[in-house]
Amino acid sequence: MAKDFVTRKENYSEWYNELVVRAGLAENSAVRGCMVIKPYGYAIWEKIQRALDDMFKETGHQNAYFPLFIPKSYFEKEAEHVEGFAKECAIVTHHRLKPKSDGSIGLEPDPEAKLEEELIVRPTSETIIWDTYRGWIQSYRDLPILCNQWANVVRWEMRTRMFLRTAEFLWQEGHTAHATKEEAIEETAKMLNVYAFFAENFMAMPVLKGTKSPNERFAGALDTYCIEAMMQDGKALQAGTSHFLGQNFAKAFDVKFLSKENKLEYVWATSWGVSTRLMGALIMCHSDDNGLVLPPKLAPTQVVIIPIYKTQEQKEKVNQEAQIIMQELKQSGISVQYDAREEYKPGWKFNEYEFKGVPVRVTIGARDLEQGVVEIARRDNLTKETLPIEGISQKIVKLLDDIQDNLFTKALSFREMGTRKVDTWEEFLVEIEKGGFLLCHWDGTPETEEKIKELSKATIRCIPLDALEEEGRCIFSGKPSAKRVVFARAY
RNA sequence: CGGGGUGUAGCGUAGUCCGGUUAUCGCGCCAGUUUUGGGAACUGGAGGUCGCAGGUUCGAAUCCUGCCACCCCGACCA
Repeated sequence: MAKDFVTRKENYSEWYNELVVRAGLAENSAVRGCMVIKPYGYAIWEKIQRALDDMFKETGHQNAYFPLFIPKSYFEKEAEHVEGFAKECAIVTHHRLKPKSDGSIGLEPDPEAKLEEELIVRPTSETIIWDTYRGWIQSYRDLPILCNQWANVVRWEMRTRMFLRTAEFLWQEGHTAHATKEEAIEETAKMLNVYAFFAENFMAMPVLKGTKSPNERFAGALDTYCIEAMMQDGKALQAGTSHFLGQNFAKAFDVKFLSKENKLEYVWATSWGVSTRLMGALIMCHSDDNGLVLPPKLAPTQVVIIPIYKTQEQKEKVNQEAQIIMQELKQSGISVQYDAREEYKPGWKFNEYEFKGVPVRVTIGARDLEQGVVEIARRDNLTKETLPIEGISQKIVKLLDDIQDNLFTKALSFREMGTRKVDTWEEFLVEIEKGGFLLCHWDGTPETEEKIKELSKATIRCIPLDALEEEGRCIFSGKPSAKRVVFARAY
């Protein structure tokens, strides 16, 4: 175990906080609720961005950028949307500071510079985007519009945790406009699938695809689709959402188009997003009591090479061999780092890279070279083996794939073990304490979900898209239900 | 916004009840020597408005008053 590092079992949330800081991912900033994402953490985010952005382009989307500030009046136009976000908005009221009027040291807003209309720092961009789209759309020929933006947003949260919930966070938000309801729904589903594919194939994190219950739906959406993952403490984490917005925003912002039949109709909308919260998901899905564990596809450094030598002559030989292996790996598209620093001992480096979650470590020692071998250690299961240098780069390429697969398999079996059917309320109250996902019948009413939340702190994470039709009775009310939904405590 | 807690070096802390030399210890940092196959050892060194502002006192990290910040627990949430 890493030195002075709390275990998951001892205190899961402390383990998480410590890990984020000690692995160099992020730290708290001077501003309450806001974090500094450090270079190592940001490098992971950049890999996430790159992979997703490629997929967005692949599915026909283009990036654009909309303003950080939203006029308050825009915000007021969609009733449910206001209702959902008003409580957590940062507001800009002035555009100038002046020395304090009482003569004391410091600055205060200049009353002369009060804004005519106050500006909201975007908590999400639907309103300004739909106000803009109105000008872009006249006929069906202007549709669909498939835009995405990478941006920061602000939601003034009461309680924050690094990556999982911060007052400011980074994300992407896709906003699309369509001529028909069917096409918009298809887009919503398509992007949900992109998210699910990314989560499973890049993050090695299995996710459930489903829709949200009315209580958990995005403010202003007709339907919210989501991917839900299970963390190692058994809690659920919403990792991405895709919303079918119907014509709500088109109506609020008067966005109409002339159809082929020459009829004026409201445009159909979707929006979808994932945020730096994915970083939290990634951390909590795979990491262990020795620190971070990263899937090879998102690790900034996939392979680290550590030299061991005593004499100057040995050092040169080891360096030489390391350069060759490094070149081979680079040619195979592997990101590799050679840590030849002399101020740290090899043992220290082993622990350091282990804590940072580097998937594969190659140790090249003077003794190894005499036998033409190197030591390969994998982070996911902490095993080591000694392999011939001959053909080592191909072996490592293969090993990285194995690690990626193993992480997914491990996470999947963890989730499966933590998922069970529950049919009575008594059993529910006992089982929910143990964590994990509970598959239960629900009568479909917000009142029942609300009551269950109040009594157990569990919510409906999603109504799985692939839920089987099955006659049953609601776990709480006993009323008839046609399928099981997923209950869990959530982040 | 309620309830609880904490502010002493980059980090973690002792000292605070009961005021009194130069504010303790560990990690980290700097220099040097020996080391290097799982977090090296020794020697020397640098680093402090004791959260802020007042007050009591010959004397305040310590006592009093006010303020500020942060953390934890609840209500809200991607």
